[in-house]
Amino acid sequence: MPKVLSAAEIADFRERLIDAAERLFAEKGLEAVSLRQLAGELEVSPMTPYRYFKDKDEMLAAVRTRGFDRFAQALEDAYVTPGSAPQRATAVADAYIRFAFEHPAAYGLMFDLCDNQTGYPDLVRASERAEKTMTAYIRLLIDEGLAGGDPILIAHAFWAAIHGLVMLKLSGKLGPKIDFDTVRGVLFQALIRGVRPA
Amino acid sequence: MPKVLSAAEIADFRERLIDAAERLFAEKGLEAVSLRQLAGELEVSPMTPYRYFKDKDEMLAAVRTRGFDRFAQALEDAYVTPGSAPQRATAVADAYIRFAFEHPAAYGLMFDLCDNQTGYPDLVRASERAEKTMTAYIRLLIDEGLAGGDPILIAHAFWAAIHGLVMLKLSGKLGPKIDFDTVRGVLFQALIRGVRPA
DNA sequence: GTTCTAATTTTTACGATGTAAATTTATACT
DNA sequence: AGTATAAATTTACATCGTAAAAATTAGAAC
Repeated sequence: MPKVLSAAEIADFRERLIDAAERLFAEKGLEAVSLRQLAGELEVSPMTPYRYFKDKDEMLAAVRTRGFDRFAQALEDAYVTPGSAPQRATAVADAYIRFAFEHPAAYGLMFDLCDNQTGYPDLVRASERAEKTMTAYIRLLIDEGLAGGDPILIAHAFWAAIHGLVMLKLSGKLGPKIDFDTVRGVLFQALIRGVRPA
Repeated sequence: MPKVLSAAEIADFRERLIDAAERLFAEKGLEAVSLRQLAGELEVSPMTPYRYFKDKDEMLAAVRTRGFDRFAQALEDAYVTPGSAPQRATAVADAYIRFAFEHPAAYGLMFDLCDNQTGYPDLVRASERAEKTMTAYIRLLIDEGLAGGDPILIAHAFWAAIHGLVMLKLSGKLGPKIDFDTVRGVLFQALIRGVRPA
């Protein structure tokens, strides 16, 4: 009987390929990454990746999944920061923005259009994991009496605001005249004021 | 001496090619559109477009430019709607969102990452035209005493919020459980309250 | 009206990509 | 050792962006 790849070997190869993909994405952008190049990075023949990923879409889904898990971890680490509710909420929002700017390629991959995340349950799990903390930190504010309303709705409102601001910055739409942190201050100030119970 | 293309002929060909590109983008997505296919749509040989566009990037810039001009027109039409300042501001925001959902491909092309808009002055002009109305409708609110602060900063805060919400919806991140208009209501309510002078 | 000339268009060509199919290689069991 | 067969590689094909060569064509000059 022939050699059979163990689950560990398969997982290991996939990890190494995703490593290379992350590296190439960060360096040269999404467009510049091909399965053939990734095979080259692993010093393996061009078609070998197809034994470990059904197609490019599945490989991209794996990269996105890892991105979401890293992102979720960053948010969770910020969430358990000791301090008051507003301090912890600020820490989570800061972590969100810091992640986006430290890993713009990963953030873009995770949140750009062209989704196709249906059919990749692990991607869905990772993405929901990240959303969980984004709702939890809003609940802190509500529990403290600093916000009133449906935590899920408010969380999505905050998410939209942060996401939009980050995307505008990442796509260069803010220009050089508009300071990110200043807009951010105005936006958050308004949202926090606007969400306070009457 | 040989035939020489008139400016009108060049403009006409470019228009027709951009028409086809818009149509194909809307139908089959960004990935599925190639200069060769567009040539096919115009019943012309595959390389002919290169006489009218330096390369694919320049063609994409032209499509984005038209998108921004249409978008700006939609905002301007809403802006001149008769009514109170809040009514007109609402009309502009509505027009923004309606455009994004009626032309998701165009919106994505305009606002997704992968910009390269440097070097395409007409694109910059069209994009600035759209931004102008987005600031103007905020000024209406300020003049009415409904908002206080720097109009440019506030406009960018509103822009980020709308853009983020639209992008979350377009990329399927809101899921089926979260109603767009409900989140939108919460977000706008909070922003408008939060931006009111003390 | 024929011929010439240069702009326009088409054809051809090259490297790269995603991926399917055929082929080769290597290993575990008899 | 020999063989079945999973894994890996090689080959192949359609498509892409685009450069270069070849063919076409429309007006100027005669």
